[in-house]
Amino acid sequence: MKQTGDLNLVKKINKSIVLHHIRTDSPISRARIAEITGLTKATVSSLVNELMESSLVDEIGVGESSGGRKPMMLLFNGTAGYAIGVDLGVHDILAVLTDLTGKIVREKRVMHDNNSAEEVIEQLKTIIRELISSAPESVYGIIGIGIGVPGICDEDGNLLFAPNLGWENVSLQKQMEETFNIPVVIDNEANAGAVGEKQFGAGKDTANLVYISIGIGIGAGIIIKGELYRGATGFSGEIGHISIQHDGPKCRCGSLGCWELYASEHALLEQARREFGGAVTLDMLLGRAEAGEAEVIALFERLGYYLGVGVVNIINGYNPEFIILGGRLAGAEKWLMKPLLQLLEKRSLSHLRKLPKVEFSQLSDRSTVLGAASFAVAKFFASTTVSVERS
Amino acid sequence: MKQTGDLNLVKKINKSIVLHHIRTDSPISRARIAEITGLTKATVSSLVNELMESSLVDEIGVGESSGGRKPMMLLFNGTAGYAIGVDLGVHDILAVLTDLTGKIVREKRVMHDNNSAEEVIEQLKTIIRELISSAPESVYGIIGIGIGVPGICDEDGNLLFAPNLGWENVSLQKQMEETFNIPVVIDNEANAGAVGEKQFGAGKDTANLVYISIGIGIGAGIIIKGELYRGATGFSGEIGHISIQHDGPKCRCGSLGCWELYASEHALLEQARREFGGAVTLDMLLGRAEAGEAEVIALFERLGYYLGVGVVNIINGYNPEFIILGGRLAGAEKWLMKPLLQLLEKRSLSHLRKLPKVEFSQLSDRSTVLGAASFAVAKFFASTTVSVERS
DNA sequence: CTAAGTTTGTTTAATGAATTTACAAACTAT
DNA sequence: ATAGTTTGTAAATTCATTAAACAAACTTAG
Repeated sequence: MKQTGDLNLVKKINKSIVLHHIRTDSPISRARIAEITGLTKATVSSLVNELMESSLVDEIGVGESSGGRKPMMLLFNGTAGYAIGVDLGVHDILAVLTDLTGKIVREKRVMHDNNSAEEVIEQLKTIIRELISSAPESVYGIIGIGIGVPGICDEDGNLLFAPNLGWENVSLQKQMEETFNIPVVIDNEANAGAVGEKQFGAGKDTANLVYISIGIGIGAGIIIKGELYRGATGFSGEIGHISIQHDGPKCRCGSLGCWELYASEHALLEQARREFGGAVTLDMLLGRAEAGEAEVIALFERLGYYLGVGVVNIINGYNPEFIILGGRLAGAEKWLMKPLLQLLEKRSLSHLRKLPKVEFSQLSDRSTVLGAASFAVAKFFASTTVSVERS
Repeated sequence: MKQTGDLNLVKKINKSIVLHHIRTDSPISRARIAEITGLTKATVSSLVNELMESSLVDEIGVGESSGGRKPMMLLFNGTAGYAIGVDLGVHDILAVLTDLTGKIVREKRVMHDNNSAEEVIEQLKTIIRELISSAPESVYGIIGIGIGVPGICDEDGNLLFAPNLGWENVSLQKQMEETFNIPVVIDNEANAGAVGEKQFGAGKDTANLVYISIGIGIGAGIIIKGELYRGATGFSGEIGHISIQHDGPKCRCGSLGCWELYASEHALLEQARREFGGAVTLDMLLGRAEAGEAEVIALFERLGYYLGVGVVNIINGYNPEFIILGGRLAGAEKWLMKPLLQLLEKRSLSHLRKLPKVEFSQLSDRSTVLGAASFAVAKFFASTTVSVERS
């Protein structure tokens, strides 16, 4: 049941620590690693040599002396393998090929009309096959696939429920692993987005952040002490169903007055339809707002207000340092930000704690793919240099 | 920064695992421990002997044979030391002396009128002194003090903000450690209550639970995968400030329509005052409800409804298996339970997941003291047999 | 330019916790 | 009584880290 301790475990821990420093602080010397980790120079030397044998680390040449022998600088070899990250959206699929550092080397997007799960999964497999065949030669090849999905997943990579896709109980991980024969990770798109922002976006220097994905529904990924926080079972995607009005309109989830009914793309379009009539799309509304139509701008500003209401709840419930807003609606930043910030300022106990930073994503629509790819990379490293569970 | 691996770490991990099994599955033999942990019999033998030398484990005599030599059964020695657990309430202090298994051996309660923090802390010290001097002789003596407080704490045991006490920035841990010269742990009373319920109450067999403390305010302690979940910084005590009506009345926290304004003891008393006039106390209302006064019962039922609204939010936000309601208002279970359950049934996506169990605490008002004492015990064991941080 | 001191990284021996193997003691079953 | 099982200990082995010593490479002061 529990992980017992032995010499093997010790080595895995230390190897993982050494690799971590080479990944994040490179270029770095053996001596410096020994200094910051507290391991002896001999131990670091031995572990680094093993990492070099497995092609994960390279010597890049000597560095500047600090008064003695020049250090040999080490670099993480990001091109020892490649990962695939996928954002499985409601209307499209965005997939990228990244190296082990998360750098995007190929990118593909296709639309899908979501006739059936089978068809979409076929499209998904096709796009992944194309990326795999376009990957550069490398020691480890394609080390894994990460997929962010708009719904709730379990720990075995089953997509339990994706209301906006209309899918239920799809064994996505299993299907993909059988097809490609490499490790596959499935997670909620907001969780993936949060990790993407933490690793590559605005959240790089923040240990506690919440990523809110405002799309057709609302989802949130929560990073606490640098790690993705998952509720008991696939928490995320549910935060949209925190009620902001206990006697409000009925939601399909059974509850009343859910946040999602006020602050999602779906809510926006519904409202626009009611007010203006006819067919409405987000792109249309963005265009009309851009053209200066006051009624449309007012619509976005109301959305900003409702976004703020939920954000205040999240601040009170999770106390993050940083809130990053992403997803399709992030494109409306221009009109959403002001009412949102106004509400935050008005409704928070400012003398007690400083207000968290609130920003829109810098990664445009790539938070999720990057996070998904980094799931795959993390799984790959976990299989070589394993981290310890608590005892 | 990070915990590196060495032989010492290995031993601590394994010793901690062995002790854990003796604590939870005793009486148990060395051979059985080896079997379930995967450690060799020799290793287990050696670790058990060390644990016996440190008086934490006893041999209790031979057990039943399973076809060979009879096993020597081991027992955790719960009386090797004693811990103190305190529930620092708004109007009273409840303190207990427990053994290392959490069994209460002494209990004391005093009222306080909260004139000043200094006075209350003096009372607190007096009651602890009395418990200490009444403790039985033991190998380790008093191993620590755990205190649950109605407010937000930081990691250094400072009570940052306790609105209902009117305290701010009290260095409680430091003061107590200087006075008693033993380790002291401070945490929110709802966190302590959650741990108490998990270890000794209704939550023993549940890995994911939320304990909601309904008192003058509302707090919640969240256990995920068997462990207390803390937000970025002292999350708990804040859950009462999740808004259930985005345009509701103003709360002292700055936000509008906070849950606490609808579902706390304070809210109940306010409402009763508005409806009946004059001075009102909870005990009075309980008495009148017990006597069958319809208007008072209706008041409690409304409170039950509002409790349910927040509980649905918690279910949507954390997806727990089990919700335990405790705190002072738990005494009104009789009238709260029905409207609460009705609301839950109506407002949850039942076809998708099974509704979590919802129960009132079985520990009456001892959840917090027991949890607080178990914090102290946990700290004691962490200092001898340490658990590993992730790498 | 030389000598002294510093820094880097490797080598060698020691440490110690777990494992492997062997074994004695205690017990059951036939 | 004999064979087989289970429990727990003992001795030898393994292996990753540490500690200490050292060689190589470099800087700096005079």
